[in-house]
Amino acid sequence: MFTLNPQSGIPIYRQLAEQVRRMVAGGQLREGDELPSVRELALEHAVNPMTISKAYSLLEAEGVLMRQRGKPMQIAPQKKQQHSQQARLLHLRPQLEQLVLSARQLEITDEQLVESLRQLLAP
Amino acid sequence: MFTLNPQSGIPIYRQLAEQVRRMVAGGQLREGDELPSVRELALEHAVNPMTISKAYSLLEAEGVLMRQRGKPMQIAPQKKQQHSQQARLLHLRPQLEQLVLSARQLEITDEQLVESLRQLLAP
Amino acid sequence: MFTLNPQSGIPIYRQLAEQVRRMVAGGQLREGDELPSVRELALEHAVNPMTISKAYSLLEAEGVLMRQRGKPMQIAPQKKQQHSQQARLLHLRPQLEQLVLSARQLEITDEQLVESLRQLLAP
Amino acid sequence: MFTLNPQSGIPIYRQLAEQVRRMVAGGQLREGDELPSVRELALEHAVNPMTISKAYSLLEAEGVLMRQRGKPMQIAPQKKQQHSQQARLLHLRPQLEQLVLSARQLEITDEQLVESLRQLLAP
DNA sequence: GTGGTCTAGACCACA
DNA sequence: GTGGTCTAGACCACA
Repeated sequence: MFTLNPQSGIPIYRQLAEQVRRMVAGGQLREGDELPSVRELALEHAVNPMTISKAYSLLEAEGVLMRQRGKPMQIAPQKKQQHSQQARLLHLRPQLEQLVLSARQLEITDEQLVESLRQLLAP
Repeated sequence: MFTLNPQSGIPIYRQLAEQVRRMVAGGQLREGDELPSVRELALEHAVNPMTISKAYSLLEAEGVLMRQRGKPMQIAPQKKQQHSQQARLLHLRPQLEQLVLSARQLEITDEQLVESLRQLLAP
Repeated sequence: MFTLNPQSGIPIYRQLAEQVRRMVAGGQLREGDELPSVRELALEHAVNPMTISKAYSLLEAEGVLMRQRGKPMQIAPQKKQQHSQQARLLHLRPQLEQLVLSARQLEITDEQLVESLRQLLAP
Repeated sequence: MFTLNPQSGIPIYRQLAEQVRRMVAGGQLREGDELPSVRELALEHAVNPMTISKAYSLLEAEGVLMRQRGKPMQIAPQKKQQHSQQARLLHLRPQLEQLVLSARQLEITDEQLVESLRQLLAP
């Protein structure tokens, strides 16, 4: 369900939080949907439970998640327009910009870049 | 010359190191080229000199940079094939994969993704 | 456990790193053994934690130490032949050569030199 | 005449100064003897003249060298007892102690250590 | 001018 | 508890 990479330099709790945000924005996670328990996720990704817990707390503070005593974390009701295509594309912007910067530093042409993306999507 | 983002979660010295690596792989920085001095970069990016220094040391340990006493850091001679297009595209892979993952979590279609990239590149 | 001398002109972090290397080569530190924490060593030698940390990072980059999040630094598995007597004597060579050079500049005879070493070792 | 090693971590000017001190203590350099010029030494060891100059100034401040306008640096008159065997052996002490420490960290036995020294002296 | 070392101290990520 | 990152600032070695 989630992809966590301890090598990337980005704190794990941030990676997790960002992925939840994206799946909410994308509509894959909707109001009322339940998330895996802290322990479950921790086990699955061989990570300390406190790390998962920190991500959940962060998302709760942001209003993305709701906590109910004794129940799994749930997706909170989202503000309107959250799921509009525009909103979702906006989410992707920083990564796209970062990608373009990288490509230019690598002297990869725009065509090559688009082509590489295409190939990765292909199969 | 470099783009450093203190918010990104990735340590600044790692961001800098990665960008130097890319510009070397891309051929924008070549053997013998001198990098800005530690102090210069530190001032420019409002960052502590030691942070820059740490990136330089890392790159020296990797063999990307050479140090000559009292002189600015220089690009070291690179191994062959370093600049081949394949090598450069390989550099971009992790970011591309990360982008695709994000897009899928956002339920952005492949066409929309390619289209977004196109628009960003456009003019 | 370690002897650090701030006056010697050799950077403290390098002194520490070299002593760890030696104790690994000598077999006093073995795969899996844990090193004192950064803070502990820093306190003990009245030195800044970052100085210790720098030595540890250097040794990790060399493959002498392993890092596990939240845990003390551990000795990494060493390449074979690392502990052979020959390997260990090789480690000592530069110091022996330096000693002989010094003795000759001091016009100390070879017999006197060996005798001095003997006396220091005696009891 | 001198052996300078830029890799050793010990500042070059300190290495040079220490070697002059030893040759004075050992009697190879005596009152009135002239040292090579700053330029000469700098050229010979591919080192910046200021580095040599710094060593000479240090030794002058210590009273080991004398400077006379327009003349090469000379060895200054030394205090008595400077050349006694005891004084010369005392000079060697720190290095001997350092060597023994290293040997013990390498788990090299006392016999092996003495034997290694012997072999190095042999030819 | 260049980079290197070290300190004192704050705050972070993770177990 | 562990190590990592970063800052502000002093001083050193060398060109």
